[in-house]
Amino acid sequence: MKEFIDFLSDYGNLDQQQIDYVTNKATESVLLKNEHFWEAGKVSQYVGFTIEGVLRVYYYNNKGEDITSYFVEENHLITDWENSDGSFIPVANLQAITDCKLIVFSKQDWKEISSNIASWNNIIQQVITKHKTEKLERRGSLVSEDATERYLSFLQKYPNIINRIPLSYVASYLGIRQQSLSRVRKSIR
Amino acid sequence: MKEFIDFLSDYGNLDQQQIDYVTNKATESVLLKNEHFWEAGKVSQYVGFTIEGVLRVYYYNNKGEDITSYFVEENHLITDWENSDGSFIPVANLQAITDCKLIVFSKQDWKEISSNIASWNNIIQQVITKHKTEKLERRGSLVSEDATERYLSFLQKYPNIINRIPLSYVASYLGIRQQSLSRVRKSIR
DNA sequence: GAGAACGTTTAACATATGTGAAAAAACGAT
DNA sequence: ATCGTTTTTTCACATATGTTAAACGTTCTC
Repeated sequence: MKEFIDFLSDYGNLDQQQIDYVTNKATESVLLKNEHFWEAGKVSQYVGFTIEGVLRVYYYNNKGEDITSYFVEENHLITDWENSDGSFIPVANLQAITDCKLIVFSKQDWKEISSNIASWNNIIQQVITKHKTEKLERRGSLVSEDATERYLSFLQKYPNIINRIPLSYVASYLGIRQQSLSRVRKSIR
Repeated sequence: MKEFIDFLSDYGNLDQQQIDYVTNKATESVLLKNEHFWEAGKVSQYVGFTIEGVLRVYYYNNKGEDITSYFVEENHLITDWENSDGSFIPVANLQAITDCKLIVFSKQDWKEISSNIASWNNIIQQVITKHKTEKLERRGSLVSEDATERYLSFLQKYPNIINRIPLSYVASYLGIRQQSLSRVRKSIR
């Protein structure tokens, strides 16, 4: 739990009583490789925080291809958020790529926390905004780069995961074929 | 001003006194084609809201190419926000593509508003989150699509601007050359 | 430790997009 | 209307990436 409390303290202050209260609602939990934290179209029942492991967000495009759109690393809040149409149903899947250790809250407990701690919504809002900003910065430049540049950007922006996840997911994230990624990697060595 | 007040009312309620107060701080202003609302590296002095016209966000990549990363349409709040490194200095430029009619607030007045209207920060935070969500949805899929698919996505996601802006900006936004965009458009007719 | 399943690389060829230059079309000012 | 400017299209050729198939490597399971 310490990881999560430390994480929150970057965004707002909680006193000891509040920390105990939040800690009490939290469950430490494991998500095994390939298991899903949530699936597209299904209302999600939990809010999570990653302590260990890597996850990916993916969806199926209109050709039925599995497209990875983000990676989720350690120390990251996992919560659904409002889509631009106002709904809260996830449009993509969230799946563990490696075995993961998570802190999990039921939606009900989460709501209870937010009604009992006045600053909670504000803190979480800040976290979400920051996560979105990071996503935009990571993904934004890819489209105007060629395959080599995309891979190098990836290495810079996700420096800690290249050796822990299958390259097929990386290729998909970069919008190129795995064979092209292989070519790029060869040319760089 | 009505446009802006209507826009805000989607995110929170303001009473007549608050509306009058905000209206008082606002200036209606014009930004001519090719003029900048802000430039990369320079702290911005204003917050704006678009009533008429189209703007673009662009930056120069490491080859010196001018890359358009977003278009800004009518009824859109224009404000700098915290970068993921905590700074507030814009990393990109914001330029009018057509003559624009804007509502403008000085940063100082904007701060005053936010300290006098309790719900203000929350409202603006919601607006920013929504704008970011839209950006992610618009930009997200491009990288895994080919040139034709990118152009068709663009037409869907920005249905109102294709006839008002140079195609060179569209091509840059899509991550393809203008000649390729021309090919795509020909093949679609 | 053998076999299966999974992940990665390589190759030959097909296709899409980039490049550079020029023509054509649209737009603006006089 | 006309000229000059900007924008868009077209073309021939170069290059990058996709496609299909196979080989190679690694990890997991029994």
